[in-house]
Amino acid sequence: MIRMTEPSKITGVPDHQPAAGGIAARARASVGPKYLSGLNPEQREAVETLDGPVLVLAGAGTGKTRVLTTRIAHILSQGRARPAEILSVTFTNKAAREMKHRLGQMLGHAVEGMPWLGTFHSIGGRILRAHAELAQLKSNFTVLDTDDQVRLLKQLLQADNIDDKRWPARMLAGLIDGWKNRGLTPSQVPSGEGAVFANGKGGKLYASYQERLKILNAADFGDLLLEDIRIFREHPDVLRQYQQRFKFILVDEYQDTNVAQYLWLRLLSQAPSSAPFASPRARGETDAQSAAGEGDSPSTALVEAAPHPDPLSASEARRDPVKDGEREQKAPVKNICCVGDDDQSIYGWRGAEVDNILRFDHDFPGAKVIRLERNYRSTGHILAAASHLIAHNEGRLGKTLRTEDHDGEKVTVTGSWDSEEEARGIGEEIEQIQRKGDKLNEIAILVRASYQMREFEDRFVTLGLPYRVIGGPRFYERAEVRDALAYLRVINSPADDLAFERIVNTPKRGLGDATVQMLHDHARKRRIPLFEAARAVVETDELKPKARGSLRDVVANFDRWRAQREVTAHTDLCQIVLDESGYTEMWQKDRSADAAGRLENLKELVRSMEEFENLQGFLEHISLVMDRDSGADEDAVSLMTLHSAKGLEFDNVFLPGWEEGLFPSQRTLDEQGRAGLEEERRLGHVGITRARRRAMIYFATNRRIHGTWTTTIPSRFLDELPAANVEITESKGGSAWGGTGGYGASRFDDMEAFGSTYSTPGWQRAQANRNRGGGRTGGESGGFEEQASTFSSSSSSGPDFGSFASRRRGPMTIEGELVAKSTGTTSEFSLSDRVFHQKFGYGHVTRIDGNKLTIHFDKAGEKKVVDSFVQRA
DNA sequence: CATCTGGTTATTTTT
DNA sequence: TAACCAGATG
Repeated sequence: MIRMTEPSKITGVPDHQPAAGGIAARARASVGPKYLSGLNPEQREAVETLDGPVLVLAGAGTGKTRVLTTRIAHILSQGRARPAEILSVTFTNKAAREMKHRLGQMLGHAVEGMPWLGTFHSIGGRILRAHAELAQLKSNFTVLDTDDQVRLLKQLLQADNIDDKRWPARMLAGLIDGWKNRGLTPSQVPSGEGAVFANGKGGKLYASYQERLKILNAADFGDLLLEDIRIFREHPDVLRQYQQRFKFILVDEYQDTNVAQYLWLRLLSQAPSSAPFASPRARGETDAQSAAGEGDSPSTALVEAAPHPDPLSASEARRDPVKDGEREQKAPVKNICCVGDDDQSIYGWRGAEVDNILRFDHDFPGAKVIRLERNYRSTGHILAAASHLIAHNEGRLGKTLRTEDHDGEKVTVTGSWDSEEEARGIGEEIEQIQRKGDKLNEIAILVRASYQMREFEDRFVTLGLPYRVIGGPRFYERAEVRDALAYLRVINSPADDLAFERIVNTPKRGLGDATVQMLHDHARKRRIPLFEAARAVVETDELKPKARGSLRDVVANFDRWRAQREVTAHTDLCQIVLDESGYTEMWQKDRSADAAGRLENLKELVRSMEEFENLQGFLEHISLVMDRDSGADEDAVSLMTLHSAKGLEFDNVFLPGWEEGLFPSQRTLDEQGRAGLEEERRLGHVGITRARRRAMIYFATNRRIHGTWTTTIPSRFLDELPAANVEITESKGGSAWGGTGGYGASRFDDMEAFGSTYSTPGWQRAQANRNRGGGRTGGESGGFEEQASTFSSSSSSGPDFGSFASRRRGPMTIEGELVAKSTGTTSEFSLSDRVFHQKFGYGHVTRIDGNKLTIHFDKAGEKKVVDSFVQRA
């Protein structure tokens, strides 16, 4: 029940209710709300501590989302705020959806009354639309994604005669993104940093990029927050309006926030009664270095008073003058609750500031820090292994995860000769799990880099094992979706030059670079959008008849579609546009492997439009909320990167590729040094803690990198695992198709050949195990967690190689979409049959071996495939 | 204007 | 190795 009590008494400064208040609240709570029952004491405290800033350090699997949603339910049922007075932000749409869903379940009714529950960007965008004119935009501005961004920058570089080979637009986009992440407008970029691009032109380009955005009536993702911040600073009245509205603020995954998000939150979380916020400081030239070293005294004092002596991120944080300046503002803060886990901060490379969470109690004075350390997910061994690994990090707040679950199985570490054997071994292990009756949905393979996936995909295709790739290109990033959207954008806003340019010649209509260049000249001369330029040019004879005719058709088409817009439902309009423009036809005629999928995506796009009122509404939200919840209905193994595994859990988790250079990634080590190493370690921690029952780590001695076989050494992280909770197993899958009889012939034998050159503890451990708990190879790094001799060697019973054909085959999915359904029929193929495979395209059968076909694909070459995955072409 | 070819370059990803 | 892009060619 939501009572609409006037929550007048809480608008003030933090008042941590002493015992009496707490008990009263508890007494009230124990009567009605059943949502509080079942919470452990820490969770309950996190839910019930409503006043003042609260940081909830929620370790993996400790019920973070539950606390967040219960807290909202609690606020509502206590009558402390109405739904529209609660701001709760997440990073991903998925997380936002999940919260809405669970809140709906908890409150027993839909959560339509929570208008301010969403991602940073969608809420930032919403605020920006409401005050667009203060940012020189119209409220119907377009949100540009990375692709548009880069194309726009490319144009700017060309206009400035900058060699975009030496200074790629992508790089500039990255820089600008970084600046925006740090809350820096063009004038605030430290001059030294702006100069690194194109011999000093970086800063200027950023400025002209922003100008172009205004002309195009567009904003990029960064602007959705940065422009808010600027508006808040320049218009205290606007800021106060939001400060007054939001009685409570909740933030999910706080460890992932960047500086801009921090500033945004900080501004909104100040009590509205506080003095108007300082107008933008004239600190344009303040340099990072000066702030770090000899900045103004408050800043320095603040830095030195930092509660956690964190050598890693300290320098990072201090280099940012705006941030430090902001941190000085110690205005009263209202009720903000941030939930996060510093041990799961894995997006530093994307601008996330671990420091935000490490310094929370400093930024929000009087903050209450609550640790959730009881893990409800994993077994004892898994938790111990993960905890032990992460304990090697220095820059952390420190938590001790505990579980009341039994120890379960030890985490296994398996060495393989090469990555192919690794894939085979994992494939066999999966089949064994499957035979035991476990669901494939409860199995995940988590890799460090996406190129590792290929080997598994190939293996699963041959085995006929259904799998699903999670992550990868987002739906709205796909070329066909973006093309379709571009058509709609041009209809909606004729001034959208980027969209127009994208589709003038898609499908091919003989309007190439020359024509487009001409239109550009025209447009610039007359200061009109490209579309209008096209309309004008068609009337002249500047173009060759062929191009002129095509262009005239394009203009006429758009005019017609715009007219139809008034009388046609937007979904129908989209279908009409796709058909009449020849776009659908273009893909229908395309014979490549993914054409069918693209057409499917277009259908999906039209379907997804139904959720919106009209074209305008659809376009406003599409770039912000368009993601696809991977249809997880089918039982399939999940294949994804460690990064995209965050927040998920599985009974069985495979962690292949634990080798130096790959994991931890050499590049991260080179670029970020020790901070990078710690982030990689957190990644390992995230990986292990995804497992409920079994975590299985693998490393290979040889791996193909950029096409060449490279010998690798086991990851240092292996050495950081606690011996008592880990078991080294022998590699399985030493043979597969060949069926050499000797299954599991350990290839550690082969490793010995390389042995003498390696002395890392991890390798030593592997060696030690191989020698049956015996002799430890001496090495310079010995003594580092060296307990190898306590390891037990196990030889689990071997996989049954004979059961191939009896293996059940299910539908296979790629990127969450169904790739192929088992035909169910006894499809018989003959030699040289022309066939089609969803992943490999067209080809012909060259060999038949039961239900296993060898097919020579036109593009992909020779592959072995199970017959149900191909169809007659 | 479209297609072909060779040179280049290789994380992690959300919005 | 393979995928992508820019410039040269047809």
